[in-house]
Amino acid sequence: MTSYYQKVKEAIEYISSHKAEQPSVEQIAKACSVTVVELHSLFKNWCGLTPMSFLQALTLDHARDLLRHEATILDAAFETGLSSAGRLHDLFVTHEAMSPGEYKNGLDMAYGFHESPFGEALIVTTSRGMAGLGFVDEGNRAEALSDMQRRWPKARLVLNEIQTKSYVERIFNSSLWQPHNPLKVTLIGTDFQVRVWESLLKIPVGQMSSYGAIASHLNNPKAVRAVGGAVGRNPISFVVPCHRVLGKSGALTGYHWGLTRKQAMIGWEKGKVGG
DNA sequence: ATCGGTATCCATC
DNA sequence: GATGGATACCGAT
Repeated sequence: MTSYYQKVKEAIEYISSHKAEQPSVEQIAKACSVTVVELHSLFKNWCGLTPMSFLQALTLDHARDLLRHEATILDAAFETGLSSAGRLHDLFVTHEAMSPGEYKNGLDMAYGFHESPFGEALIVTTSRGMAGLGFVDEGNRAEALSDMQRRWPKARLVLNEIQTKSYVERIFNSSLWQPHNPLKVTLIGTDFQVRVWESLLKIPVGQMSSYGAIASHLNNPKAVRAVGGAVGRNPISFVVPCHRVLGKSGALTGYHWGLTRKQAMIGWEKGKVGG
């Protein structure tokens, strides 16, 4: 499940830059210099979908479909009693918030790099749980690391891949998503940011929400753009599923680690949820 | 379907 | 009190 991402990325990039021409599987395969059979098995192995149904997960139509009942999504999650310590996520995340004041003296954090279905991942943990998950692009680990350091300037980051390794498998292997032994996460941010990130944890896998719906959910329907800002500053990619937030039209709008990766996550999850 | 301009308004610094 | 968006909307192509 690891090194497939390079080819997947190529395919997604080809699809998005040629979407006007509705490319066929043959064309996509050719553009990625693989055979149709190879492309097929690549996608099957990576996310469980055929290239065609993966492609379908990336269309505006599909996004709009999922957004149709977005208003109920967050509230439904709330009603099922997921509001506090219980299941907040498909990954069974429990979280703890830490305000900027609480880490003013800095915090010891461990970091490590590990393969993931979306390229090489950077994991950052504290003794109280995982605090960050980012991605390496073009093999530039230093940049990925300083992106994290910039978020918590006073944190003392120490390489410790033994500590971070255990997280990776659990996070990206959906068959290990079990309620016992939940994944512990530390949300470090302002009060508003933490409330936004908590809302993100309520969006079920394979579902989508929009900036507006989250603002309304927080009883602050006009804070749409403020929500956008907070979503964009989410330090724990994938686990806090900011990739499930789209514009009201279904457009992707943005992603800190690149729109291609956002598309990859959406398609991958469609495979996991059985689309 | 896309593109560009603009109204709006909240959290941050 | 200034700033700046991972917005939303509208009108033109």
